[in-house]
Amino acid sequence: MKLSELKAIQLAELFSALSDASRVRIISLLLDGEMGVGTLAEKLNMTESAVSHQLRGLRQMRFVRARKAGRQVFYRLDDDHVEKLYRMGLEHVEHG
Amino acid sequence: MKLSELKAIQLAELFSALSDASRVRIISLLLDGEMGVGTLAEKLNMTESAVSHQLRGLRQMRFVRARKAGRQVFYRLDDDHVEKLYRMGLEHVEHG
DNA sequence: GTAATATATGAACGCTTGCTCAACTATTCA
DNA sequence: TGAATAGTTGAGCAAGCGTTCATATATTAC
Repeated sequence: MKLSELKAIQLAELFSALSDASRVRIISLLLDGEMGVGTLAEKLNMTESAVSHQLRGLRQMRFVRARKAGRQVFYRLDDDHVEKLYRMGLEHVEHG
Repeated sequence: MKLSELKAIQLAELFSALSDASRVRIISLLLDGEMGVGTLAEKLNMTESAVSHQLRGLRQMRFVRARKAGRQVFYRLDDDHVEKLYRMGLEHVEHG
């Protein structure tokens, strides 16, 4: 199947969003519902800065969405495609 | 959902295999059936060396499998999970 | 107002990645 | 055998990525 260069790039960008262990773990936590940056950082044993940087990328890809409440920012998954991709990948890893 | 560090890394590696436009295009061509390295290189407008390097990574991930015939090496997809991931990603890109 | 908290941002650094180029192996043909 | 073909491999390099660190912004508490 011929694939245009543009769509190849878009596909690659899509999968790139899931191509880092930190981002995968962020997404795995957000599967349970929204969570603040500090809590994510604590659970992942990462600095808030590192988490914030990753969330920025995920936000730009429309993978997550932010909700501001006071001085906290809660993030949640923005797209159920993400969850589908994640679960299919996990299935492959677990008994592929 | 808690995700072990190991599985996070494995998932990230899985998606990394699809996180480059050249590899995505290689896979898109192999969806139609097996193809030699030279033909792939020609269709993708890449050098055989570059294609071969990418195929090596895809081979190590068990995404593709090689069949040697004379001095040619034909590659094909090794796993239908790959095709599923690819199609789901494409769906997201095309009307997400 | 000031201090403290929660997050975002930019620069810098080290690591990874995908390519090119040259050299190499393996196979076919004469 | 020697030349040509198909592919692989390793080194090297430029570009990209993920982190840390320092600084900035926004909000709340006093």
